Amino acid sequence: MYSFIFKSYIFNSHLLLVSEESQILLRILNGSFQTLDVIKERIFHDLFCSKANLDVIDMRQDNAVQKVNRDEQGSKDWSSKGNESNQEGDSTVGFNVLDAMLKRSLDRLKSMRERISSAEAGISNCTLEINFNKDAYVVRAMCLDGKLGAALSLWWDMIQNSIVPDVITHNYLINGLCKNGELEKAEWIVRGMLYRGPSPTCAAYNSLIRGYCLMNDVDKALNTFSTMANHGIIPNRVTCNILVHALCKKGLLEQAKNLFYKLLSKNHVRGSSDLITSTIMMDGCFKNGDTDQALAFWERMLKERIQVDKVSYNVVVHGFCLSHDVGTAYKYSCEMLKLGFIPDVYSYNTLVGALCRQGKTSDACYIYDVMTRMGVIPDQITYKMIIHGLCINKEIDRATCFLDYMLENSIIPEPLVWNVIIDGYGRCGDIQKASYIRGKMVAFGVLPNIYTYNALIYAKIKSGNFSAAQSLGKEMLLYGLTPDSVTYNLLIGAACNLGLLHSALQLHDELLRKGCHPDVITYTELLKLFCLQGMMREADKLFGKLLASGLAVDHVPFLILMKRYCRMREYNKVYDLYQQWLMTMPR
DNA sequence: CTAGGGTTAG
Repeated sequence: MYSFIFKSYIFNSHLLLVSEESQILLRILNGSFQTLDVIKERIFHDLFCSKANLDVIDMRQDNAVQKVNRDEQGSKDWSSKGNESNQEGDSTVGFNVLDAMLKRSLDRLKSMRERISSAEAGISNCTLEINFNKDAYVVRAMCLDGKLGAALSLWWDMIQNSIVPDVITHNYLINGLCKNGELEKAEWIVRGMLYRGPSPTCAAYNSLIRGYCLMNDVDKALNTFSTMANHGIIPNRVTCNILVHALCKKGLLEQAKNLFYKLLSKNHVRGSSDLITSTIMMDGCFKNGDTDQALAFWERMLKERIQVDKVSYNVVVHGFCLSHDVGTAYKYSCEMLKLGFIPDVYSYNTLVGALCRQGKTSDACYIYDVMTRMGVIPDQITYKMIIHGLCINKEIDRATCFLDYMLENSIIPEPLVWNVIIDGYGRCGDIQKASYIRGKMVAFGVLPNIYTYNALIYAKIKSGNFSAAQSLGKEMLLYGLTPDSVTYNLLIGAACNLGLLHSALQLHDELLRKGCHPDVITYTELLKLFCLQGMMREADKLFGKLLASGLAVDHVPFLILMKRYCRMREYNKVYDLYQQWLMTMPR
């Protein structure tokens, strides 16, 4: 019998009780248990030594009492085991007294259960249930693994079998769904919890709030925030951190600050949580361009003797990089180092990124060397920034070296990285190397995308091979890629420059048929062509279409037409165009 | 045990 009692005692935090009456009863039972503290520990120990006790215990309906009777057998072993090392007599007396107490309680429980059952007939046959089941752990693991469909169906199976998982398992599910953007399902689970239990906790609501923030729906997040209050759940620091972060990201610094101070006034405990909120605020200020405000938060942290950490230093370093003050950023990096914080991949990437953006690729490569020597492993982001920076600086061969480092370290770059190098070689007119990289990309299992093809088409055109460019345009269709306006603009532009009127018009026609939208570049290229060919009627017509299209028109089409009409000495036309051009300018 | 802060961006 005691084995049953103590199993339920240990798991009583997982007990699901729908009715108030049964909760009262549980409290009575718990009261009895408290007198058993002496032997509790030993039985607790036994419980954890015996795997068999981890099975589901079914306490439903009449089973409850039967179960107790069945377990009575086993309890003898338990108590005798216990007696080996403890005062023999005391325990036995204790058991006898408690036997009586508990039996009385259980009889009352039985009658209460019957009344509850008849009252809730059909609604709930899982009123009293121990929510301990190894399936719950499978649900958790599936959630962490991102297998939410499977997790949901297993959870549903459990519910159907009247086994209600504990609140933490529910939180795993809710959190997984929220991270996946499946907010409706998460909300549905929370509603179910409100109805059948276990009651949702702060963590569940925090997951929902974060989920809405990730969907960029701060209003919904704030709604959930008040729903939570309506259910009597007090938000904690995590709640506030999520909301402060979201408000900062939206640029609502004032609202974020208000929430920040509200949080501080409510809670006087200083510690790591305050550090996180302050770091979020500081980061928000830096990103919204308010360096002074950010530094004010930094100073406040130092004044309040909040122990700053690596992350807050990284935020400051990044903040100065954002305000184009790499010198000061570097100073803070050194300060951080002096204080004994070991820079991590974030610290180095921040500096590498800032240096690349300034075109200081040699310095960026130097930082790369330092980080590898310090044993910090460069990641995708490090390589991406360096390769991009080098390609912008036309140091394509050096960029290719970094691509090789990546491959040597079994990091397969995303298409963007390959595309940047292919584009770099193409722009330098090195079609061989561009094609070689594309071949390597395919060999590593990375599929070329529309950017790859546009870069290759550009390369072909640049090297004067229009027909090769055209066949690339056909080839991409085989891979299921649809040419976009950039592709057509490249090809139309090339055709125009070669004076291939027919090809250009054909391509333009194809563009329209494919449902692509011609942009200013398309119009400008064709306009140039018509002017070169002296087809002024078509040129005027096209120009009218461009102005009517609602596209933002720059000066180039005006200049092309005006130049042409100048040469034709049609100065009235030139003047008209000039007036029209003035009209398009912002006053 | 579950929830919260920092690096990139054709």
